[in-house]
Amino acid sequence: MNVKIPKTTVSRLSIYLRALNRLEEEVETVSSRTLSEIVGFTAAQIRKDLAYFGQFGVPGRGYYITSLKEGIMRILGINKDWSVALVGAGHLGRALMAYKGFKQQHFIISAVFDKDPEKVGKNYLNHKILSMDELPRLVRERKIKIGVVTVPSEEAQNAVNALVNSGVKAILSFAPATVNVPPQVKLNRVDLSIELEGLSYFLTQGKK
Amino acid sequence: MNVKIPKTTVSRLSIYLRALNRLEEEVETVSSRTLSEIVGFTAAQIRKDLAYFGQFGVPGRGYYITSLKEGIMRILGINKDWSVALVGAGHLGRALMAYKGFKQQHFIISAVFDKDPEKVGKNYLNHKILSMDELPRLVRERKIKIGVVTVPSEEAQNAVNALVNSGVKAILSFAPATVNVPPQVKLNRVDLSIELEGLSYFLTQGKK
DNA sequence: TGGTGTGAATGCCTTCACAGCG
DNA sequence: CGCTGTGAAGGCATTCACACCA
Repeated sequence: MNVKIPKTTVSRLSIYLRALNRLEEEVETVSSRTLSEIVGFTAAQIRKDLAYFGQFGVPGRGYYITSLKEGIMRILGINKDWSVALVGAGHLGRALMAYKGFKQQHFIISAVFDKDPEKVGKNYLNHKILSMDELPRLVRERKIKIGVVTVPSEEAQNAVNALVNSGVKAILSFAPATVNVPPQVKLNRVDLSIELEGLSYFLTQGKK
Repeated sequence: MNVKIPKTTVSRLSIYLRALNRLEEEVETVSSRTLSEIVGFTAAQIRKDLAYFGQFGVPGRGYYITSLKEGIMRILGINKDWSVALVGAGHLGRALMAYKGFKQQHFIISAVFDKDPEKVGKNYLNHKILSMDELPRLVRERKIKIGVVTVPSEEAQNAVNALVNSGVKAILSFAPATVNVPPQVKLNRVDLSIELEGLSYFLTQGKK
């Protein structure tokens, strides 16, 4: 188990998992071929991806969905709940509070923080908004490892700093800004306009 | 100009653009080296990326920010405004309506649709919510090429179909579901829990 | 027979290193 | 001298093709 695993492989595992959740209700096993038609990657790729992590499949039959699902969840580390701290209770933050997909994938928004004194103390979607002063204590007490940042660009670095200083190990940022983190902290960014820019490039340059 | 351009290159262009917007206020030129420190890719990569599209830089000086910015915008196709149709006026949809980054990058939410009769006719954040019945007419009239889907998973395929049938050429979907589009239509997906799953994998498997 | 797991081959992207220009 | 643009080399990731297993 000492081979390097492509990071592209990891990102596909989540997608297989989604498909398996649906398939599980209908059938017991699935072949790499039929799974490939659902998720859109080649069958060879799916087999190779799964083989990195051990022997999941049965020759002649395919993969037993339930056990494959559990295997993937264990690999991804979502076989147990993760507590998440959310910083920024604006529109996007509230959208994430309302987003059902999180809980399904074992991500629990454990605490929500905002800088705005107007918002602190209020309740949005069953989450009480807390002051930034309480962030260090709560992150430590609840052993929160993941932070989600949904503040305006100008505030992004401050929010990230507060999280990192309190011991968070991974951050997902939605701010369209470059932020810096120490090397041992993992930072992922989702930038909504970048997604659209990819589309406009496709439309102007044409398919190729 | 007949070489193939890596799609990874295209996705980085947007990031350069962000950095240039900030830099433009302070300096006139920037070298690939200093830009690399801001965006986090190597200097060689930046030079190679830009070289795919022509001679932007000046040896000994670097890149003139204003003209490089314009060049990238032209390449990405965001030198003019894009009209976008938004389907789904739930929390996430409203977050996108409020998101200032869109307008800055020349994406204008031109029409917002929802299936829920309760919402139709109401105004959210200066956008009047329209019935799905009006979608085909408006998409055609306004020549909308890009659709954004922020409906629940069960409705995602319906929303996508409505957009595709009305002539939309590219779609950005936020629904955590596999949806099908005809091959000439470009589909990008953003899945919020997949982003978090990447982080939990990092935390459980450790750095490598 | 049907379908996995996997070396080997291919293709794509990144990094290196340096010629050449301002 | 500093910095770009770019062939060449190297490193990842995907696809192919087939031995082997239920």
